[in-house]
Amino acid sequence: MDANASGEEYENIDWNTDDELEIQNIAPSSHATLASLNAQTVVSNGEASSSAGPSNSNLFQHFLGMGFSEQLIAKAIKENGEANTESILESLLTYSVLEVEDSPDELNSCHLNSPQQQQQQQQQQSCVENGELSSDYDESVCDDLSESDDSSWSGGSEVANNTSSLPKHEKSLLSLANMGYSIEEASAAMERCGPEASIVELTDFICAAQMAKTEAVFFEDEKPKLPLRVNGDFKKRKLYDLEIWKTKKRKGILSEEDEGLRLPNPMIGFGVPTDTHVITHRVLPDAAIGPPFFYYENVALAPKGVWDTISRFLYDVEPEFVDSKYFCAAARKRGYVHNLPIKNRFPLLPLPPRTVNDALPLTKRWWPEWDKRTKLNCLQTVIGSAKLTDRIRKALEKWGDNPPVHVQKFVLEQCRKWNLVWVGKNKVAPLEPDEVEMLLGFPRNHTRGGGISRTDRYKSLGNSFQVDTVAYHLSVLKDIFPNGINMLSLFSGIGGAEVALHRLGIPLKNVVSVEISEANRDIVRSWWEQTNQKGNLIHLADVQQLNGDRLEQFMGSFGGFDLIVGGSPCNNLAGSNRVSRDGLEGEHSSLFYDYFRILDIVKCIMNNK
DNA sequence: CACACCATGACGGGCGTG
DNA sequence: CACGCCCGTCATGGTGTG
Repeated sequence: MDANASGEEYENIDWNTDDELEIQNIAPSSHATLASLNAQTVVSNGEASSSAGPSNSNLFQHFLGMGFSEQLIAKAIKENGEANTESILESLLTYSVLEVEDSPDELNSCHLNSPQQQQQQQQQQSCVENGELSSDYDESVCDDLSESDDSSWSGGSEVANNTSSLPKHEKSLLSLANMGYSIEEASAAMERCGPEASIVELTDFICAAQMAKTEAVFFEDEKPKLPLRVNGDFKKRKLYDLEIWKTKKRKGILSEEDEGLRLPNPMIGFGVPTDTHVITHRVLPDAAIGPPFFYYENVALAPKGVWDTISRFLYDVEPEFVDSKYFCAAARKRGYVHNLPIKNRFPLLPLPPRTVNDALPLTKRWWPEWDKRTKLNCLQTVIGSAKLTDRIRKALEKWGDNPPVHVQKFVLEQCRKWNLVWVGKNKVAPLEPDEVEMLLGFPRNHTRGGGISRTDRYKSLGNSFQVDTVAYHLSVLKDIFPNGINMLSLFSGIGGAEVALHRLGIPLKNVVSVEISEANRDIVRSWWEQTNQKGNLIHLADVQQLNGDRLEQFMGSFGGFDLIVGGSPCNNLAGSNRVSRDGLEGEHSSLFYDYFRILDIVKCIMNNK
């Protein structure tokens, strides 16, 4: 019914309407609703105490009298404006349901130790250490969690009525589901704890499992973020989920189908320039529809469940998994979550060479017939050692032109593992930094000089985008923004997105770039100057310091962001990490949540103006 | 000598595929 | 089930600098 709004390929992109806000409030279709509310708090926090009070005190008193808390009322008024009393009430009711569902008493002990709160504590701590009082967002989240206003709201009596006829274990299942746990989690817990386990035991088990897996932060409140507006709807929804789950369980298709997204094979996403079978149509969830456009990237082969979480947070947009081996001579399997149109994409020209032979012609002469590689493996942050290439040379020299199979196998194994190429008779070598630059689509010497060490060059390059791949996805912006764009670039690294847009011929008007590494910032600044950019480049070091106030300042000065790009750290996701592949909650990779946080704030600000 | 910076090499396992 | 892949981390030693 609202397929026009969501599905029709942005044919009439008109995101700057003022009534977006109402639509967003009336038809929340995902967890984004709660998240938006949290972010909303940030935006309004500064004003709520100063401006929201006196001017509309009647309205305030009205809702106070109904038993809602000041905080919620401020939030609701800010979001709906003062005029529309009905939608304010709607929002207040929604908030109340959210909070009731959020913090059932039995779970309190779990909540205290949840990874989410630990993370928040860490964040707050780091804010304090930095001497920056930029933690208003974190505080607001904590407030929302701890300060449940449920004394003013009583709901949930329907459950008893609706479920009284169910068998005991299903009742428990439903209780857990109503607390916000997934049916799958609840079921697993019941299997482990036995049929007689109490709800408290079950929730403890789930919490323990969650912490052990250190997966899915925000787990406790992510399920309540699913469609719900009043208590009854939520219960019905869970009853419905239960039925679906029972059906699946009967059919025995639960374990495979319900867990995780499947990687496409071949990994070409919605299509690549050289493939004729290009998908040009998809339906985005309502909550994902901009502005702004967003583009998020990370490694495709992350631990199980990571992409489900990422996708859920990014408004339920399904990731587009693409291997850059279809764009250049090296593999690079990545997932991209974005709300860009996918029709009429075009590649950067000339198309880069797509075999090692073409990309590195000098290696052709030395490439043995028994090395069948035509593509390189993923370019990583470290390279093979001299000692290894020496061992390989010595191993080969003993055998002349036709080494025995076991030697071939050893050499090939090492070549694949370290991305070695043939540079002389019996000589293999790791790629030079400028070769990596070329393969990734950067200008030659992009990372060279300016004080960066060779080791750090490899590291910066290994952490970067493949420019042609990203440019192909971003190419649709050229027609939409003929006069250029304002971009927020998070975790910019060496500026893959900036380079991609520049090579597409899309003018960069204002770029706010957040990057922790000084060396990388220097690289981007040099590139910016060398390419005679006409726009403004604003550099920040720390995403955690980028709060609602700063964002409002930026957006106020040049009118909002058209695009938010970011590839958050993959350290704790990548397969090469033997030490701390901790998943999305890892020390570095949890910065994904900052991408989401910032995107959501910008989204709120854009939709309120 | 203390210190910062840089290069080097040893270190498996989860997960997807055929 | 065997195989192949993977935006990495850490300790250590060398080198340069004051």
